Amino acid sequence: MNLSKPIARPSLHEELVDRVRELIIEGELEPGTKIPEKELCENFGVSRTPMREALKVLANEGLAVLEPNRGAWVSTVTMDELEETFPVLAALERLGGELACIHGTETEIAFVRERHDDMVRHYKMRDRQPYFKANQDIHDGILRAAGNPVLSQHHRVLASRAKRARFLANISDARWSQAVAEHEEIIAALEARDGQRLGQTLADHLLNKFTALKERVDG
Amino acid sequence: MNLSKPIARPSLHEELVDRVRELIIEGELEPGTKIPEKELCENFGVSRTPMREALKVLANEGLAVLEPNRGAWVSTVTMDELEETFPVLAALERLGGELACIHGTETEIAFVRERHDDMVRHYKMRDRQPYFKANQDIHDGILRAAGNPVLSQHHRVLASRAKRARFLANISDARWSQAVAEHEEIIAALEARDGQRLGQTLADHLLNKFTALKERVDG
DNA sequence: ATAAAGAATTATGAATTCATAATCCAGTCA
DNA sequence: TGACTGGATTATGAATTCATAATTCTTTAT
Repeated sequence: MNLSKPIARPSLHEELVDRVRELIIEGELEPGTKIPEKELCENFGVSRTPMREALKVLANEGLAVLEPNRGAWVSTVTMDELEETFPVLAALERLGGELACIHGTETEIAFVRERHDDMVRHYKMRDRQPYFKANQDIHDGILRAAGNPVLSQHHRVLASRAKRARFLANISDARWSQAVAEHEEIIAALEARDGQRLGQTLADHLLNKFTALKERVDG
Repeated sequence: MNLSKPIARPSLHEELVDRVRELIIEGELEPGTKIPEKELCENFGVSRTPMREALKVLANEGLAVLEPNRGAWVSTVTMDELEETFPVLAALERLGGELACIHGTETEIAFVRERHDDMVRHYKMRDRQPYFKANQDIHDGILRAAGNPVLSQHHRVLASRAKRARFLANISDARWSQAVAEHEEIIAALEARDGQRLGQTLADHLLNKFTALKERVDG
């Protein structure tokens, strides 16, 4: 009997880490606000112990900040922090692109192509929400195709920090069309399995996104 | 009165995260062995609550593995994992090199130069321990000069995982001299503030190190 | 009315307790 | 002998309790 794995019953704190992380990333817990420990415990029906364990983990990921004797706060997303985060994200995406061209299976690449086509359709319809979803699926898909869990994990942590900046969704028409054009090059490079070009394009894509963002905020 | 910060008394779990992390990185808690929770609590004179919080954080960093109802174990360092880790580390070092050439102060660069000269001296004396220390100071120094805390943090987590592979210190004479030669190019590129070259050299340096390691293990 | 001081309340950090799962060990039977 | 069973022991996950720090609310004095 080789029942691959025992029944996976994740411990409470693991479940809570995922749930509360989601609350923070999705903005239901707003940056800079206090994390209502007691309230969350009641909502989730758990005691303080596992919830506090989860908060320590989230603090370690940079999503929460713990102030001694004053509790946990949702960390703020400052421009300075984004200025630090984007180059690192870009470096990871570049590597992801290079590896995806080497290790990606045809199925994985086909999936990215599908989502790319979906994304273009949403762009033409100017459906922002589905567009952003497809966009994220593409980037996640490339990372998955890279087949490097360590890379994916670090990318996930950084992306979650960036994603919380709500104004990232505030995209200009010009930038939007440029982004779609960049995505055409991304999918072309991926299907050609041109790792250098894909990596370069992905990194540029992210940094362009950030530049456009800064212009919108500063100007 | 602007007393920059209140007296920083880190909470127990933060202190424990650092202490236990050090035990794991330094190999006092060996990969694959059980983490003796009770014993550690007694040694540090704390109750299980903050210790368990610390273990959750370390598990999130990948240094420990939590098995439901069976406790915490020091994670193993497999060749497969290193195969995943090194490319990511290389990507981060490349970025660090590029940024150090842009943002590094003269003082920061001078510090790296000092440690480089120290390292070469230790190499000539074949003093392994001080050599490795100087080597690490150089890489940390470049990262610091890059002036990007997000980058440093992710680099630190990955480097700690790699550092635990004790056999990394098992270096051949040929590889050792090659590594020193690579370091000459690293310091030259840094002082010339040639970011592209420094980034490339740092990435190659790390990947060469890993290749040499694999040859020693496989062959 | 406002500010300061001090008491009451609440929230936090950490220790302790408790229920349960895992492990160990002796005893039984093939 | 060696594998299985069932109870004793131990370790783990989570809830609860407790001491203390922070905050809020009153009271008092100016």
